[in-house]
Amino acid sequence: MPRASLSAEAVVELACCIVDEQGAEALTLSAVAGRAGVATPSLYKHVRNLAELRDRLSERVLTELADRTAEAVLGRSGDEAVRAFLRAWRAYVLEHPQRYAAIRQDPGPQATPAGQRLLSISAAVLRAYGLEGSALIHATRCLRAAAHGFAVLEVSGGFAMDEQTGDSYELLIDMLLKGLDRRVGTRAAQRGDVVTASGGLRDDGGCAHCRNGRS
Amino acid sequence: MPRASLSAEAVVELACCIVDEQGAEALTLSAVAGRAGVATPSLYKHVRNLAELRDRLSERVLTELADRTAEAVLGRSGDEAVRAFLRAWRAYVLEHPQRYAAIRQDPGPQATPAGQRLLSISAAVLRAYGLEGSALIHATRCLRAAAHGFAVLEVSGGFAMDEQTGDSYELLIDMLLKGLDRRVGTRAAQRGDVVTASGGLRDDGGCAHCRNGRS
DNA sequence: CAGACCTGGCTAATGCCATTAGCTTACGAG
DNA sequence: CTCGTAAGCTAATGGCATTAGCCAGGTCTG
Repeated sequence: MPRASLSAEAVVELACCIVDEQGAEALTLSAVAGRAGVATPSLYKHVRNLAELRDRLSERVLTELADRTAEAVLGRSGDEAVRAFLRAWRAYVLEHPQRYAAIRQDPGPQATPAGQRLLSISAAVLRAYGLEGSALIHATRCLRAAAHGFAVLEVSGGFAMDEQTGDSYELLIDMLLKGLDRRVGTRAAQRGDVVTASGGLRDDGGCAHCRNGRS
Repeated sequence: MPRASLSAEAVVELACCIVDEQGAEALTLSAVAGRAGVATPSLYKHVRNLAELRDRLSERVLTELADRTAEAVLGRSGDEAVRAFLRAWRAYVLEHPQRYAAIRQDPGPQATPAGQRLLSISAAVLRAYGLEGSALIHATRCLRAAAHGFAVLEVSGGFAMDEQTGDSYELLIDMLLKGLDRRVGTRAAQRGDVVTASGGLRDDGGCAHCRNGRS
């Protein structure tokens, strides 16, 4: 394999930088090529087209988010795990707002491996509450909707900058926690049921209740 | 004013149809012109450019959403108002998924009149809970984040189609309601404190605590 | 060590789209 | 009837994605 100065990974990396600096709108093959010091058509040797580049970038960002949240919930359970999960989500978004905004919604983010992993982490975090079947699915969706909705609004300037958005987020977290069944959660947490190191449910590596890979 | 076969409103209307049928990506001046039976440059007599067209379309969609939610909460208060507000939000989104997805996030949706109105409606809905100052702002943000986040995920296929998303949404609503201070809410609701006809707070027409027009 | 081969890069070309400039004409006011 | 203006048109420019086909440098084989 000759002259491997560029690769698919490198292209995605450059794309990521562009998005971070200039926003998702600015992600163009020309821009990537320029930054790579290469002619635009050369990129087609590494990615099929712009759409695929966007998808790969999405996947990368989702992976980073999954990593961050997984790390945050390690060794925690119950309310503390939920708090850590949601806080880590927001922290990542605040660190890389443009990157987060560049996540593709079209193919359903949950159809990808990273999306699945994020889903597993949510499910694992909710483990201590003794939720099963559709109850677990519903609760997972609530967590995701809240985290994602807040992230989108905060990143897109939907909130005023001068009011404490952190406090708003804490309130949102509290609301979600109040809505989860605390009695069961406490009991489970007390018997030492913590999140596993993989960040996922130990036995199936994914959400067993997802009929088509999403939830 | 001669030959007024087209107008800014008509252009936005056509844009709206295109978005509904083919998604936000397909919104192009060429497409609008084609549908209007007119040459592309002619559109510049009615809209400044594509960006402005998108902004106008956003505003229109936000207005529709505000109308729908305002109508839904009329005459209700407390938990019932919150439920109606959130259900109306989702109902609108499900009726016009592409349209909702086309809302521009860039200029901060809340910087516009329609965004302000939607904000006022949220605030009015929370009125019965006796929230004031930043507490009201925080609660408003939670409602918006939850509604928007769920909407985005549902519309973008983030949820599996075959599991009851409606039930998930009801759970989310219940969580939010549990998180709002029920004691105050009940008391206020009992003294007949309902949302005003305009859908907004009667005395200021907007969120009095918004320092720069957002919250 | 020499040549084949494959891979990653290049140039040229096409086509779509947004946007600008400047011309033309229908319509309504006077 | 005339004139001004608004609304439409054609032509032209430039950015971008994408495809086709050419070229060279490394690698591997004989």
